[in-house]
Amino acid sequence: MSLHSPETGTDAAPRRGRGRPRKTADERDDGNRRQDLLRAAARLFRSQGFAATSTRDIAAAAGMRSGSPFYHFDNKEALLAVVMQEGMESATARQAAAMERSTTGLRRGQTLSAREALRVLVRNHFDVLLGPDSDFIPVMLYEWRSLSEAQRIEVKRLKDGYEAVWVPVLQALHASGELQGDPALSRLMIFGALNWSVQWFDARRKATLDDLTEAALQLFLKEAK
Amino acid sequence: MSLHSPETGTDAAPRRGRGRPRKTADERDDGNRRQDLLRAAARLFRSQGFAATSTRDIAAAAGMRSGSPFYHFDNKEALLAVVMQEGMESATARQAAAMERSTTGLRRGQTLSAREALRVLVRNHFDVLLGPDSDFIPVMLYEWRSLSEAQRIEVKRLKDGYEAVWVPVLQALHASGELQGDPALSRLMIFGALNWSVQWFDARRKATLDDLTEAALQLFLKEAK
DNA sequence: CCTACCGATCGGTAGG
DNA sequence: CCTACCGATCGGTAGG
Repeated sequence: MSLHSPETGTDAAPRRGRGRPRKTADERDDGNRRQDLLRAAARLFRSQGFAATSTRDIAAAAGMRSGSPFYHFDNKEALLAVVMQEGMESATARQAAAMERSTTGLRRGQTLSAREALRVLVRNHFDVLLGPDSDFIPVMLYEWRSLSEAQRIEVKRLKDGYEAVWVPVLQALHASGELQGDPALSRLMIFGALNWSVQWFDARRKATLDDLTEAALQLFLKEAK
Repeated sequence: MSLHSPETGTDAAPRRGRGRPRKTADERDDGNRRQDLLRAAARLFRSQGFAATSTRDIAAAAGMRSGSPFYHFDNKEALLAVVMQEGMESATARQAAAMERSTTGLRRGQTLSAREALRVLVRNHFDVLLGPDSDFIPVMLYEWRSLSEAQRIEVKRLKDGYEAVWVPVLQALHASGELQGDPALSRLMIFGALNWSVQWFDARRKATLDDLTEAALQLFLKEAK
């Protein structure tokens, strides 16, 4: 919802006289105008794609004029890179918190089984992909090619950190026979199965994120031997 | 590889005198100039995305001048839609042929097990996604949102036809206990696992499409009860 | 299928 | 952060 009427024709519409309405106190700076831009960019990049989204669209969605995003970001690509970086940092923090919660809930001496650990990771991943405020990670997944080479390296580093938590869990499941086949290929296919949900999941339908988690575990895991 | 030097500045460069070189006999019409455009478009849409690919890029890749694609297609969107439609028709035909081959190879009275049928479908799907001439289907998978509503309906119809072959196979595997959990969710996740390979598969690495097929079956299937 | 072109839009900037 | 603007590029077309 833009606060302004759309800019018609060139954005140098005369509009003399009393001019645009002043912004009220709580929409002025606050230091979070940059965050507003990032959220608007994430939403538009997700729904329309990076190349199909103009910086004017983003500005309007954040209640700014067409040139203003460039006060906060060097260029359009930098906006994309920051969306991905903040998304990955937030996702990694949420993942760590979810694992932490599950571990501290255990009785002394007890450890989280690999199966339960995978459930926590999968459930959190669905939340990151499909829950509230979930535009950032889908953008990272589906706009990879729009990054410059240097940006790709940085985002890949964050992505590797996120996935690293999964590796020992999948190895333990492989060792127990609950997961079969090459664990590296398994990991890629599991992420594929989960990440693809961005394409088809509809929150208005009946399936919940818990349902998806259960279906995923049933699909991937064998009984322990 | 364009036959022409790039058009510099406006595409109304003077270039008087002897003009551009005549095209030799075997690059002239043939009736397959349209196919050249489709192949070029599929390749560029896959690697750069629809919105980031200009109709000039496509024309150049097919050895044409900037206005010529519009002799063959009404507009850029129509090009995308035809890429997807031809891709789906070809994939469905190849899938039917693969199933046919596997069935006729059997001795009289024998039937293809559901497990073997799934192997054939998965292996063919990897070929469609990652084999030679495999640009069309990835474009369909990842440029869905660039279609108009009417085009989406038509492409969805073709996609449903392709997926319909999988449904009884997955149901049989569910009935035998080899596949667990809701078969509809299983199908979506299996396609996700396979389709995601477009993002990471590198033909120069060691894993073959047979390896991927084997890994997929090991990941999804339990032992028959 | 090419030539020559148009109107619209886009990313980005200087100066305030 | 806005105003006013620029050069480049884009999809598409008329006429041959």
